[in-house]
Amino acid sequence: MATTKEKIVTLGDKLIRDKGYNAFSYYDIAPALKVNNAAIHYHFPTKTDLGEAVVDCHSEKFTAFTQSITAQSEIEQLKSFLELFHRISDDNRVCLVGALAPELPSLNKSMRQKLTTFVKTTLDWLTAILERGRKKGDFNFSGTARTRALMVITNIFAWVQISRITGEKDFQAIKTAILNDISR
Amino acid sequence: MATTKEKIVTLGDKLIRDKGYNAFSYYDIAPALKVNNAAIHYHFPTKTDLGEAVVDCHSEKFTAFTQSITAQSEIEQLKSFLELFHRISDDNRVCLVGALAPELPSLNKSMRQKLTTFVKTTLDWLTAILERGRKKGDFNFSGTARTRALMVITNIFAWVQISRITGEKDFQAIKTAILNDISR
DNA sequence: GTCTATATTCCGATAGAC
DNA sequence: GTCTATCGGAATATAGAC
Repeated sequence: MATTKEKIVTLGDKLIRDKGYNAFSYYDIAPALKVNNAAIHYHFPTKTDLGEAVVDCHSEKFTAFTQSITAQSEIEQLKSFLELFHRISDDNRVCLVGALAPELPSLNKSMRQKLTTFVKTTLDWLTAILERGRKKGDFNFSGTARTRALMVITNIFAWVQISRITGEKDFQAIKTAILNDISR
Repeated sequence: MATTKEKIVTLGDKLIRDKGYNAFSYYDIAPALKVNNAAIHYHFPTKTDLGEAVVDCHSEKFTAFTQSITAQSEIEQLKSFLELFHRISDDNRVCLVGALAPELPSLNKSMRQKLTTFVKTTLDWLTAILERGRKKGDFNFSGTARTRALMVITNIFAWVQISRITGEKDFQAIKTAILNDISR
């Protein structure tokens, strides 16, 4: 059973990834959770506090995610990572970084810092996966693993945003192309 | 000499791509252009009217851009296209679609429709460039031209967002990788 | 076409009772 | 920890003079 505080973070996350940080308000949360506006302020005194909690939540979930799949091969780990975005796209939302990056100058310093750490953690993890997979001969690509990690992540990252506009839902074609690009 | 109306659109565009549609207000524009808040409402009665004008402006500029480079080879046209995003990244902003997609549900129907048309126009143009270049033997990639256009556009599209967070400004590595991926 | 002044709505936030 | 009630500020928008 989730606590009210946890429910607020979960819903706040959904709202941010649905219409953005600046577009949602406490009045989107209160009726949905059947609590009062003031109750949300009890748990998160300022909107920024809630925003930071949402980013923290993603950091924790990502760590749990990567640890849960360490036994998989590099190819399987990459596929599992791509699946995360598949689910985001099915939800008709965008990823947290994609939601916040365009609003960056309107966010406070602490939120920006947490976001930066989260992005770096994600990129480092993906870079390491690609590097290890290449050493084993499972992946084959030119250039640095870092650049390739950026290529892969930008593909799925932007896909969820663009598919939202075009209405196109064929994630499979992108996934196949991504995997094909690193297995020449 | 630009009219006040044109200046408002230009600044509105910059503001949207700096901090998002919902984060900017008419009070960001009035002092900067040394006109009154009410003057902006004279030209654009509602904020949505301004938003639509910004999207229209991008559509017109994109058409002018593609027509200005029809004499170039497909490779050169692609490079010119990538340069557009290079400039956006140097400005520390994001592209219009990247700014609006995460806020989509908070935008009115007319703005969403204009945005959809703009995205489809861009994708169709890039798809055609890749298809023609492949027929001539200048490009070499597997899969459909459409999917490849999506791969290219997502690479630069998301790069400008991510580089904003990481502070990384090495656009060259991405450009090289993009061109390399379609010239095997 | 731009101004002053103001209406109105919404949102983030707080005080104080239970 | 949640409630009622409310403050204060910001943002969209309008009325009417120049």
